[in-house]
Amino acid sequence: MIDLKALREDPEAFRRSQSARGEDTGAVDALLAADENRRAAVTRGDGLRAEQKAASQAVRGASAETRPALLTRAKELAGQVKAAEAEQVEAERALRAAHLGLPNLIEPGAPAGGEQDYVTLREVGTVPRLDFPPRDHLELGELLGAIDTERGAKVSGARFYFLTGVGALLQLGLLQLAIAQAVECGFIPVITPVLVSPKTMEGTGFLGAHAGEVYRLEADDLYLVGTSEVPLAAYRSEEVLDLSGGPLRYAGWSSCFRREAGSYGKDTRGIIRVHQFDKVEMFVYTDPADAHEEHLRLLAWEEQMLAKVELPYRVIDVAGGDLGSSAARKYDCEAWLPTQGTWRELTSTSNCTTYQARRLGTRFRDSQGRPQTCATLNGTLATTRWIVAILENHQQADGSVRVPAALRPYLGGREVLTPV
RNA sequence: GGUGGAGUCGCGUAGUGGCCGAGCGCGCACGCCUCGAAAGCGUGUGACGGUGCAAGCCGUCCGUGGGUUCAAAUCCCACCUCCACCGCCA
Repeated sequence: MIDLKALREDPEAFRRSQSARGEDTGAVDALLAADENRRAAVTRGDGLRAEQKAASQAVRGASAETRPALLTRAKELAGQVKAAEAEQVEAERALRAAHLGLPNLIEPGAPAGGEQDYVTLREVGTVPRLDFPPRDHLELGELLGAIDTERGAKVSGARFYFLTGVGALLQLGLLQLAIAQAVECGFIPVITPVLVSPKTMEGTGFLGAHAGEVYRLEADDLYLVGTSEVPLAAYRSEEVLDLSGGPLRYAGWSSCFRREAGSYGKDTRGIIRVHQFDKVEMFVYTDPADAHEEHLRLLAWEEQMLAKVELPYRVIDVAGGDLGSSAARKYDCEAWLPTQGTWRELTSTSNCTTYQARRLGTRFRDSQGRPQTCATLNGTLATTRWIVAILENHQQADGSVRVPAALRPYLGGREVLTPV
């Protein structure tokens, strides 16, 4: 939810933001109207309630003669209060609906436009020039005894897989490397629940645009999370945080579950797009004044991880129309995939400013000791998908794969993975 | 899964329809006292919304949501959470 006070002060900024997202600016005016309407309803209700309170007190102290008349008056007011409260509830419901409908205010500087309108900020590392026909990650994974999608399909269906042998070690090593880096940088490592209540899923906003992506367990009324951002955002909801020592940083390790509805026929080969994968996610609560700087720090930490596994990548500044409703700005790091001749997303970091925290009621005490809504940010530190890029970029002519130095300790010191 | 108990202002508690406009203790803040401190004494102590330049004023909040009543922390209904015991179990 956006800051209503900011909206009242500068509605034009929100209209510009809507345009940059390619969305309807009418939503801004609808929200303003709903806000105005609610304030009027509250003022009416407050007045009536005060009157009714006084009338009730009068009944109590009344003599036998005056009592019946006062009682009648009190009953009358009670009826009016009831009606006013019904109006107020309706006005608040309408405001909330409009409030939830308006996406976050885009950060100045973010590119306008849709999915194709991203701006490439930089390319880092060298795209490997292979003097042999490259094998794709699945072929390599099968040669190495690392990835088994056939049996994944047999056991669970399409888009499931087994990571075996060096594949399992590769994932565990990668994620441990990520956790180690995060801890070194002051993050609190967290293993989160992957099943969450409807309230949590709803509160974090993942039942909005992402609703079709989410697995639901009917019998127990629980949802499987698509990212640990969900439990980590809900983790400190309805709390007033102490941020006097700086941002509160969590690194969540969890399996992630996605239905991938509507992506039939897209990335069906291998483990680029799967129903279940593992991820280490950075999640930060901070003072909104510091959010922009923190966002750049998250991006830097992502790049640091990419450097450790020696992958060539580019950083893109995602355009407004491709942001998702809670992000004010988003940077993706995309690694080069030789067999696809294209860049594929490995990390994504979003600055949600106060949008997500306002909805979840997460606040902090400012320097005056007053509670204020904090800002939240998130960013990917490593995922199963990274294995795809690692295998493809570090492959050699004979089907072996060079292990980046940072991962060697997790693979028994091996410098090269060789076909089994 | 079953049975019983409990959820009150940061913490601990009091409170069984109007004197609760939520008391007391602890903690915390400020002041007095003191060379300084402790102790003691005094004052204050939350969140959200509305209104106001502001001091302030008004309203809401006793796990959550409904209901009864002129009036609800208190009565009724549903739900949630926690604790204990029993059963089952990685």
